[in-house]
Amino acid sequence: MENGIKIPTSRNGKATFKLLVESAITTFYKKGYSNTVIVDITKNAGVATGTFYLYFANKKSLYIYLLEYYQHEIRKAIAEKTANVEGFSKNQRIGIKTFFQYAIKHPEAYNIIWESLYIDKSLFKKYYHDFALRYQKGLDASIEKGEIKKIDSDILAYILMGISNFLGLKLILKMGNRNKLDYLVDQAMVLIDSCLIQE
Amino acid sequence: MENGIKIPTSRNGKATFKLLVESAITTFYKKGYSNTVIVDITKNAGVATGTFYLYFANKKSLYIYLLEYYQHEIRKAIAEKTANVEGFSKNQRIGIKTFFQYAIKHPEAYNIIWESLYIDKSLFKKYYHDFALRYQKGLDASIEKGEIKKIDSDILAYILMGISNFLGLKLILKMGNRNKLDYLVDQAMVLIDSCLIQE
DNA sequence: TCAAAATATGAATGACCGTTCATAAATAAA
DNA sequence: TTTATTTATGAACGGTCATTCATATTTTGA
Repeated sequence: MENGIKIPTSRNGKATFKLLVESAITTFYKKGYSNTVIVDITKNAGVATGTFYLYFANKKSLYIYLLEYYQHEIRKAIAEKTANVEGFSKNQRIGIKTFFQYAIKHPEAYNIIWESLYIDKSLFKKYYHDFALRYQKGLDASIEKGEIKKIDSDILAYILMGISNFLGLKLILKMGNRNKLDYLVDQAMVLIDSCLIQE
Repeated sequence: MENGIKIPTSRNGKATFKLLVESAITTFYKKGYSNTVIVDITKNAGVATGTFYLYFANKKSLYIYLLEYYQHEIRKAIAEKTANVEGFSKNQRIGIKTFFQYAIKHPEAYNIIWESLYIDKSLFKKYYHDFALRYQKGLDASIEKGEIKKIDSDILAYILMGISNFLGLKLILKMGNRNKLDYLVDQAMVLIDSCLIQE
């Protein structure tokens, strides 16, 4: 409510809410946030225009809802897959691979997340700052254990995010050659291991 | 003309053209491409609305002009600074440092370049694909000379672009701690050298 | 069973904006 | 000097879109 979102209580309301969210995801992906108009979302969802305002104060509220949704989903996917994995290298490998898999399955996620830079720069900063802090925690633990060399983990977090994000982009936009998921993961890990692993 | 741009011939025309371009840069940076309307650009440039259409077919033509302008400027800056530098490591260091310096001096460049993803995805692909191809050439030469290890230079180009871009972003958006230019360059080079240099 | 709350509709309002165009001033060419 | 070209103006047109609201239906809870 204060955040511009009204969560429905009834079964029908929940179904309509979900239709609107899913419609927004596909429309934002196809036309971009700015070129998407409210009727695009409602028409595609099969509801009347006014219904939109039952659940969302405006387009930006819905956008922020989506951004938080993807943040949560991506973290969950990586956390689940790496939960029982031991060691820095294997952890990184599974983490990066999961990130790539998520990007391939949800290519709209990239668009929606990066678009925050143009909707509200503070949302972009917050998204990657939060991600970096979590990454950093894991890195510090690995440094503590002596698994990897002692390197500024703040900077290292951004370096690793940069690698994953640009390779992920190359993968889903098919830029350059050799865009096989496993091959990209292997190549990235060869590099990461060779500069970080403490022998 | 065919590209939606009419280059003026007279001194006055050239001055007006420049005013419009500079106004567009600051307005796009402040409000984003989509939220910028033509009168924002003309008013800020101090000319009448119709004057815009003397030089640009529409907003997108002007945007593409800016994107090509920055592409050219950034390449030129890096090419000039690395022209007489010998060896992979020093070359990388100067290249990355020049990129950071450019980003600090022209923080609007990031916004304008990345926004292409939402204006016309093919522009974004082309921008980074071209950049990657140039990077790759240099990397292949270094591999040939035996300066660095034999690694897929297509992938390595995207990895290095990812590192520069995310650290550059951290730098200009002041995310995390320790955002001193030289410190970031040093840290990035410690990593890059340690995984690539052929001893 | 019945009043209150939640959900749904879509026409109407009012604001905004891209683009055109008739007109005119300045500059260049002859 | 005279004519053609370039440059400049800003009101006006036509279209789009966010948001509201009167009305109606469905669901919930007592």
